[in-house]
Amino acid sequence: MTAPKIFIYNTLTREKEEFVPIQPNHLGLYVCGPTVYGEAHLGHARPAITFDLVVRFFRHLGYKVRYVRNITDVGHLVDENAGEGEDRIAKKARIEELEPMEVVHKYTESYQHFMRALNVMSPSIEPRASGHIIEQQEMVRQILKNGYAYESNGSIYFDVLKYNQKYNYGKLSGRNLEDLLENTRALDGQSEKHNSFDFALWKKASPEHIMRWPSEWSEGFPGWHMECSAMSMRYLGQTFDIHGGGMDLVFPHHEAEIAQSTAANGHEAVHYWMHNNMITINGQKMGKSLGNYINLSELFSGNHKLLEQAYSPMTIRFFILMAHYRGTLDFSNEALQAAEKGLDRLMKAMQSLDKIKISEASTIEIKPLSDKCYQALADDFNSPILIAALFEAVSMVNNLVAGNEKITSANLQELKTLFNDFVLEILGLLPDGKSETDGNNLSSQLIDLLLNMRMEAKRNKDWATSDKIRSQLTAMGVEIKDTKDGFEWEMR
RNA sequence: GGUCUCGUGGCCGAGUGGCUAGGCAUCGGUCUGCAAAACCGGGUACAGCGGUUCGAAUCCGCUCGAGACCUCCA
Repeated sequence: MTAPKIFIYNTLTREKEEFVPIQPNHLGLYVCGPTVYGEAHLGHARPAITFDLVVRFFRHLGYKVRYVRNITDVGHLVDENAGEGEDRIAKKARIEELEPMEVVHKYTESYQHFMRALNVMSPSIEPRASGHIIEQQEMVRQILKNGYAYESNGSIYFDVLKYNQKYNYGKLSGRNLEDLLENTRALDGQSEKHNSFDFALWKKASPEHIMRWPSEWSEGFPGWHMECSAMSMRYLGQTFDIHGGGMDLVFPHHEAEIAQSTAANGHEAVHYWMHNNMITINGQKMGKSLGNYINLSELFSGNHKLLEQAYSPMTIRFFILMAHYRGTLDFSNEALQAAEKGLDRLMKAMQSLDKIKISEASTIEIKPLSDKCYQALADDFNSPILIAALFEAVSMVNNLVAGNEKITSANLQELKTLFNDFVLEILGLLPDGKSETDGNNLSSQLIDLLLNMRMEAKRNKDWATSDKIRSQLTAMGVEIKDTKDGFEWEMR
């Protein structure tokens, strides 16, 4: 397969653009990671899985990918305008009676644990804001030197007005300064900022603020947009291919990043901006600040008032991949259950591949289907289209097993490759460990024994006995499927 | 208030000018001692109104409805 042309929807231009890497066959990707002050929730899963798909697809196509996803472990103020507001990590530390760094450590590990459960590949580099204070300070210096920032009472602020004279502040989010001026409260007379839309590059720490580092301006901490600009530059260079994150970060976070990079380096850093949409619950965004979020641990255990049952990590993964990343995805038990069943059917078909008997000639073609799969992903990572194509393959497999279609050895190999590549490698769906039909342990041997006895009863037309075995095994959670010449079973 | 997005069959969710999306549910049939599984098939949707066009879910306008961002959030 020659590599297809990849088209990516670029938030900057609001158009799908052909992807042209800076270096052929290399991809530099930066994605905004979580602020680690709480349990990972369903919302965190979406960008992680979205960009996991991107990385997996590029790697499959032979790209060398450097994937940087940061951990934000420097607290941002709850209310920046209030100035003296408590930061989120410090607040959590106080509530849980922990050191801020204990909070950060705990939730970083938790996040990584849940991402592994979702089979999200670890990024190439997972840098922390607290470990890159020097890089951030250096970038602040550069911006100051270039005249796009000013000092005010020990803090450094980005001069948006000045920047906008030469560049365009608001180009990513489609805003202009006049609107911003009108729509921000003009009522903070003792603000250190020249204008309400200026943002902090370095913030002087109040006496009680715990996370603080020395600098020539003050003891303080970096402003909340600095880390991504500084760390992406450090690991991916002054320009790189793709920057991703949730749509809620477009403004102000990514807008500020563009301004910072441009002010420091004289040019923008990012070629393609990608943003995943939100997960909604009853049509409303699921978010920490709205208090309507569901933790991943709750999802996996079913322990939440909105959940009718537990959902496996792979069900969650499949659920997210069944929708295109740029659309909102509405949470409901019904939708999740549909995803669970669909995934089950997909995985069963994969297992059935080994049961297919080879023929001299094929009555089916694999190539068109395979092309469809590549085209789907090449068109802005359209995973729902890919999944639709994979269900065509499922139907193919089932028909082959049933003997309705025929396939040659070579074509069967193609079909197996298709499933392996797209289901396992690219979509990253793992066979669930739910059905332990390995036949090695005692209980599966006992089940086999009982079902063999049932077969015998059936041969003797002793329906009473055969149905009794079936109904009791079913009650124990063993699902029995009779086949032409025997039986299959699995644990429910 | 400003900027923007969206409204698809019972549910989820693709599609952007003419050609079956797909999944789940449901109904009918095949297979089966019965069932399950599997297979085959059915329903034929595009918020409303108007316009452009030979032709619109798809383009334009208006109306209604929902949501996002403008403060931290994935």
